[in-house]
Amino acid sequence: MAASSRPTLESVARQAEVSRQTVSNVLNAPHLVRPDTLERVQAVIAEVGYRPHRAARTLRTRRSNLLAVPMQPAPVAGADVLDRFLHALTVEAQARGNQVLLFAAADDDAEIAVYDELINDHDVDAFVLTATHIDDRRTEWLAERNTPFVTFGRPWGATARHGWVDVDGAAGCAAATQLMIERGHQRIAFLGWPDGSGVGDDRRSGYRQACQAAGLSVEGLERSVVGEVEFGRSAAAELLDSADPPTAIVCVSDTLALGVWTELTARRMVPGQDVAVIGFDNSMTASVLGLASVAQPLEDAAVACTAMVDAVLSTTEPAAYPPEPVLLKPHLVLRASSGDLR
Amino acid sequence: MAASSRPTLESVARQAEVSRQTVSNVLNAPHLVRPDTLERVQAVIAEVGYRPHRAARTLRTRRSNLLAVPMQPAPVAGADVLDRFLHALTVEAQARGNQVLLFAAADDDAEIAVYDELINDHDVDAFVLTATHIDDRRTEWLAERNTPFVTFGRPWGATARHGWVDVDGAAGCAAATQLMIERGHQRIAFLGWPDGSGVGDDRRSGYRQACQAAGLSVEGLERSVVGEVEFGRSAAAELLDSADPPTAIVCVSDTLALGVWTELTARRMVPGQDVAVIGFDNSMTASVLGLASVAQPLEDAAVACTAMVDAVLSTTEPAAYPPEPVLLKPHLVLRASSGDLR
DNA sequence: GTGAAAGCGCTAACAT
DNA sequence: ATGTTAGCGCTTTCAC
Repeated sequence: MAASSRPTLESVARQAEVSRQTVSNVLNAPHLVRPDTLERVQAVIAEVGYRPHRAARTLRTRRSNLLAVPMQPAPVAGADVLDRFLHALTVEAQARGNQVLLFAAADDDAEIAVYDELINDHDVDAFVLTATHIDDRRTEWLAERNTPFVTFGRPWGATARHGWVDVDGAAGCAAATQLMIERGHQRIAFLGWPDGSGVGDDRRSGYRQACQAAGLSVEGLERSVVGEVEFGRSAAAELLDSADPPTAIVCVSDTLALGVWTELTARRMVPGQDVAVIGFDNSMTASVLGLASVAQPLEDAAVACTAMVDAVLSTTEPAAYPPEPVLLKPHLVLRASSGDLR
Repeated sequence: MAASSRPTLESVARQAEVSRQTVSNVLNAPHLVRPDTLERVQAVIAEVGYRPHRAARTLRTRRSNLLAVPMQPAPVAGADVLDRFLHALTVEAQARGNQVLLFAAADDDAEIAVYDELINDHDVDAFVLTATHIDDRRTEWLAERNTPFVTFGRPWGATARHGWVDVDGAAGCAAATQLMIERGHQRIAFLGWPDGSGVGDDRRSGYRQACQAAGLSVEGLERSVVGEVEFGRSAAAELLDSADPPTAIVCVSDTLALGVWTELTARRMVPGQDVAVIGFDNSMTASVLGLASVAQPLEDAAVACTAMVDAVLSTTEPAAYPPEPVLLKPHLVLRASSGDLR
């Protein structure tokens, strides 16, 4: 029998024959407690399975152990990447005693409108933003108000007023290009996004660097299209029909690589045999099609983000802000389309 | 000047010249308040931008307005579907004044271990579970403890002790098969999962029903494989090499349909022209490849789930429990592979 | 190092 | 219909 009601701090205090305050200290400032008292109280805590009540703690301390994360407005390109990141972030946050609180917003302005509510009503400790872009008003807003936050994605085109974690797209595309060069390719094309997207420009720069380092010309080998498969496909057709067609095509995204793949297949050409193709993001589509791709270390990114958030939250010195950014190296996932598996 | 500190209920009460309790009633039980008082208090609330503090309210009421949702342990088949559902759920919950609290767990047992913490420490109001399966211990656990929850997915093989929302996979596959029949196909194959997965069995039954209703034999036209592309591909090869090959193939998933697609392409056959193919889930892969698919109404499912949660939470009569399940009809997304676009 | 008192912002119970 | 009182469970003073 016995209506099993939740143990409170007070019940622990009574049973351990100390004051409530001592129990609180055992939890939050154990160094203040004499070893034997500490042990006795901890024993009781373990015995009764006591855990502090979050709302009570939040009410008092104004800290919720909640990380607010925006759920992106759906099928953006790379939604799939963000979801894997979100999963890793949930795992990591939980490992550090935090939880992820999701919120939705149609665009940046709508998102900002939710911030105030999250901060004041929910006492969220920090935000983790994804999909940063040029002129991101969200980071401005948060930085101005000294709200702790970290972005997964660089502050494109702005000086960093906040901590960030990102994946080195230039290095990824350089490695992909480099691999093609090592395999003997001389004419390597790049299928990218139009100038002005931070992510796209960054990735293209890696391709250019690798070509330049190897003394290869990129003349006539770059195409920029918006990120839809059909456009990737027609750009691939154009490249393949040119006077001196490429033998390898590095793509800014798996979506565009899929366009190339589709065009090759339609021409009865085999990706990886006739023309090598490599995409970016290691999406599920890439893995099922045997499309080589640049993979982002999303678990590492999540670890870095949660660690950085904790660092920001525990820092009192303004001199330590913003924290040192983290730029992670992606790795190549070779598959049939890169030409390694025959 | 003016340290803009958050308005409290008390400050509203003072300014409106009523007691705190009246302000509380304006918020939570407006019918108890005289119209003119109501209006006056509401005016003050709007003026100062007052919003109740969640932690304080939670501490008092033991309700958090939080919906706990497990983040599935990553790349399961249909991860993509669950993510779209999660997005819709976040939007819907928010529209009803709730938030989604994410948590991670490696498997069912680990998940159950987190429940207690979520319930007792966080006072989550309810759970929304996804990826239900046969012998789901999670639903057992929650039902036994009378924890409010709803599943997106039927209680496969068990009597429903809880509310659920699901998509009618049988109807989806029946519609897909029906479409093939209407287009004149006589030999329609089904690529499914091995017996024993609730979802797979359900979808196959729709295929069988449609064939039977049209007087078509399914003899030698069914294959079951685990959900990987390569297996789908070899099963497709087997079907195509048989004495009397199918002219249309309905698949239990986009992944398997992709296997068929790959095999057809390798044989220089055109999906939708030489052999019709239709998948299930309307994944991003399907949309980019022009693969016809059965689409789940995920927004509707999210709406139904949040509505059902609210219903469960506001119900006091045990007679009304469990609530009436919701079974949604999927719809066909026709693309090149279904043979409609030539 | 430990204890006592006060109070975070809100709502339930009761009184009027 | 409105006000008064008490207290949710915790941590922050401040004594000792």
